[in-house]
Parts: sequence; structure tokens; C-alpha cells
Amino acid sequence: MTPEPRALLKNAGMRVTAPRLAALDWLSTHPHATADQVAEGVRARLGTVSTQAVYDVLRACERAGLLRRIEPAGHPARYETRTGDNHHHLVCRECGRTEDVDCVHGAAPCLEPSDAVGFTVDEAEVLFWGLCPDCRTPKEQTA
Amino acid sequence: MTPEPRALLKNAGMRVTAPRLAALDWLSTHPHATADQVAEGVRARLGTVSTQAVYDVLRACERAGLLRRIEPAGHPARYETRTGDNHHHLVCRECGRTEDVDCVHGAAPCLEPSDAVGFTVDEAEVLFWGLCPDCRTPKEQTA
DNA sequence: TAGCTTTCTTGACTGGTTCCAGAAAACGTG
DNA sequence: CACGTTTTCTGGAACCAGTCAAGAAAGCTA
Repeated sequence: MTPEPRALLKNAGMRVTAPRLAALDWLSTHPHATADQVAEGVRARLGTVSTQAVYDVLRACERAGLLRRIEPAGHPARYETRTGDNHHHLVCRECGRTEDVDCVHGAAPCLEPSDAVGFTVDEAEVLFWGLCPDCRTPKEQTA
Repeated sequence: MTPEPRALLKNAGMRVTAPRLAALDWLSTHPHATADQVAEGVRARLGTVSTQAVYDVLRACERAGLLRRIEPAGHPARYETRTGDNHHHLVCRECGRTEDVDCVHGAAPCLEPSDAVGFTVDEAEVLFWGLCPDCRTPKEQTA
């Protein structure tokens, strides 16, 4: 996956810009990063990049299906390059650390609500909430 | 459910205040309302109530287990009096309208992640995303 | 490389929510 | 039912992630 950021962008009919390459590249090695973290990673490679540019890049790539965005309640959004499979996530209530969880029930999990009351459902999102090993320790975290 | 707001508060060891009663009462007939909507409902009954008071009431009741809070990505939080059973939700991407969905797989659904990588999981949240009947019509919504 | 289009920069701004201080009210007692 | 204590309410400022706006600077096509 993420065979080549440059190729991914071209295939999606998007312009190949330095911030986009840097963001995709960095996310491929740092999954589940926040916009802020992506900005840092991109800046470490390119120098100055505006916050706005980072948000634009992330949104453009998300719309093109190159990135998937996860928005755990109470935490800033996170991004990952693993798209296509609707895998699930494990989120730490404390620090927001996010990990992948493969689907429990085969490929398409609880994808079908028992009663959609007229809704057109296009996605089932499953989030597992808990504490990561670091935050479970009795130390006094930010709480 | 919501047998008696007053009794619920007492049982939880909480003080019985007018805003709390009004909020609980209003939510019992208007599930999945936002904080703003609760504020309106409460004010319609009591007159002036500060926004802060509403948030405090909601948070206090949430902590006491009297209310459950749902935070769909990109939409303000919503509250409901139906607690205890970990039922799921159907959310409209457009307007944020939220409906209950009973668990597909018996009582506890996909509650067990296949691999928790050291996390202590305490909740599995399932959100079904789609469009509600009103937003699915070909009209030009906010898109 | 001319030229159009898309993307980046800068900076101000928003909405939802929380924090803070002080004032007011509700509770449990006697 | 007056008391002191505890808790909540008020009003305003602050917060954060994320967005909007204008213009400048790049990328892509010819």
C-alpha cells in the first residue's frame, strides 16, 4: 500500500506538490497521525509549510480516497493511508492513540443495521474505546 | 426509562434542580438533541438559563450515567436518556439527525476486537453513517 | 515557456465547548 | 425554619481544531 505517493496523486488526477508528497510519505510510515503531527513531519522535510496547506492537503487526499480520516470523539482527527478495507480502530481515551483492528466478523462486520428507518447507510464505523498500555499505568497522566 | 427525573437525580445522589429536571424531562421526549437544543427546550420551560448551566447539567448527568453522549464526527454532541444498553446509532451526514439502532448481533455486538495490542477495551461504539430521508432528496442541500 | 489553473501563504475568524470567579441557591441538621 | 456547608448558576473570557478569505506562487498543458 502507498506504492508511490507520486503515482497515487497522478492516478487521482491531482497535482504533485511537495507538501502532498511529504504528507503522504510521512503518513505511510506514521499511521494515525493528527493534522498537527503531519504538519510537523512535513515541515521537518520541507522547511516552512503553512498549517492551512496541511489541512488542504489532507482534505484533498481524503476526498480522492488516498487517505482515510478518523475522528474519535474528544480528540483531533487522525489520518491513515490504509484505505479501501473498512477496518476498525482502537482508541485510547486518555492520549488518543489509535491502532488498527481488523474486522471481527469476516470482511464486512456489523455493516447492516437492523432497522435503518429510511436512512441510506453507506458506512459502518466501529470504534473500540479503552486505555492504551501507557495510559493504564497508575501514574498521574493529564487526566 | 427515565421513570422520574427527580427520582433519578436523587438516586444518583445529586441535587434536584430546576434546570436538571427540565433537561432530563425534555430529553426524554426529544432524544438525540444537541446541547443547544436542550438549552432551548429548558429555556422554554424555565425562562433564562445560561448556556454554561446547560453544559454543566449535561456533563453532570452524563457522569452519573443518567445521560449518554454521542459525538458524531463533524457534528455537535448529542444526548439521550437511553443508557445502559450499548445500542448503536444511525447518523445523517448532512443534518446530523441521529436515530437509535438496536444491536445487530444479539446483545453485545462486535464488542471484542480481534487484537487489542495491549489496550484495555471498555466500549465498542458502532456508528452507521448515511443520509436521512429528508437529506436524500435531490434538493440542493448545503452539500 | 506562455498561460491557465490549482495550490500555497498569511491572517483573521468560527462554533462548540470549557474554564474561571463570584453570587446564589439547595441540602441536611438541630 | 434558621444555620452553615456544599453545590450549582451566572457572565464573561478563553480554548482548540478547523475553516474562510485574499493574494502570491507554484504545477500542468500546449
